[in-house]
Amino acid sequence: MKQGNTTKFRILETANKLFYQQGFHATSIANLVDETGLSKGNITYHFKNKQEILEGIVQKRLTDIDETLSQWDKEISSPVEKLIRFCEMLIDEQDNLEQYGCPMGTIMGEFSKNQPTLYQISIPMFKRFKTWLTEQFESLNFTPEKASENALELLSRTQGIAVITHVFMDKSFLKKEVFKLKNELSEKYGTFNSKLK
Amino acid sequence: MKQGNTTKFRILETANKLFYQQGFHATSIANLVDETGLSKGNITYHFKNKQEILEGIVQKRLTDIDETLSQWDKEISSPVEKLIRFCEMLIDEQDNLEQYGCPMGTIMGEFSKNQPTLYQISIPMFKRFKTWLTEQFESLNFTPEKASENALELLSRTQGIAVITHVFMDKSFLKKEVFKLKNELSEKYGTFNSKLK
DNA sequence: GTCTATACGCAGATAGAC
DNA sequence: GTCTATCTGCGTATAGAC
Repeated sequence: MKQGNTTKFRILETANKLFYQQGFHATSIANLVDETGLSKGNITYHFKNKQEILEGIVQKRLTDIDETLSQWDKEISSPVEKLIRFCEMLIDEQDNLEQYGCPMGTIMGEFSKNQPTLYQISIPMFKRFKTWLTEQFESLNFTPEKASENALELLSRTQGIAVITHVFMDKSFLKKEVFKLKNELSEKYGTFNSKLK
Repeated sequence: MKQGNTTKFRILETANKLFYQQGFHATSIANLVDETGLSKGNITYHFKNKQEILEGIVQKRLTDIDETLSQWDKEISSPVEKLIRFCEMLIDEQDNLEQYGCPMGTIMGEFSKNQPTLYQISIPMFKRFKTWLTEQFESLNFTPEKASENALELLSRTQGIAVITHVFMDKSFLKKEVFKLKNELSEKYGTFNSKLK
């Protein structure tokens, strides 16, 4: 499935980057032509329209997310530590978040209002995280309903941090908030090891 | 300054609504023509381009925000209660937030990436709230730095709630989170009256 | 598979009559 | 101030040659 160097894959990678950095609407096929060096015709040979490119990107992102999450599942046993690892993702991505916002949040914002189809395509990215976070809270003995609520709340917290960091272009805010959020998690749900980090 | 029924004002109101509900890029001049019943030429007579319309809208929103905030200043004396009133704005707007997201957050998301000029125009809306919230925390005897940090954190929380509510189209999440947020504020900073609400 | 060339529609902006 | 008509550029999508 992973065709590292095929033309199709190159287009997908480039589009993924540009859609994130410039937005979906603001990125034209011409931009993809410039960035890939391919011809316009070649691109439409591989994807019949822009929506198909987006679908390919979402597929790619979904497998990336799945890989990341199962990697964390492998490396980390404690649910609390997993939640904390999730928060640390913001730190890992702080430069991108500051400049371009959350890759999921910003693309959803573009589609949710006026592109129901594209919106539907993008929803699963959010759901992946929601589901995984819910699992962690269930491991902490919350009821399914409460676990799901906590998962959404944590997602909400990180989305808020991403928005403010991006709007005010202020990375230091992100660092402070993630630090506080991690402490809050470890205080609330145990594991004081991570409090000292 | 407030020309209630002039053509210019009508255009502004319509554009404000459509930009919010559909997004700036997705709204065409033709849409404004349909919605206002005016001619294309008439619209461009009052605003020479789309950007000018946006500038007008932001001005309108800024005065609206100012009015709301000074209204709250008049009605409410306790800083904590003011913070709580701010959170309750989410409840007041729950239907819109669910359907269209935060009016500031979503429009900023559209501009921050690829429209530096429009981004600059929109920033003051966020700043208004940040400044006002900071004032409240200063009244609670926080240092200016800490007050500003708390203000951003509260803004961040509400933005996160708005994003998740919109993405998952889930108003009940908003209600739960605002309830918790209000309690958190009153517990942290006093005023247990509001805890009972 | 990859390219060039072209068609088509739409949005934004302009000109000019009333 | 308001309208109709037109121009121009751009973005997507298509057709066809190599």
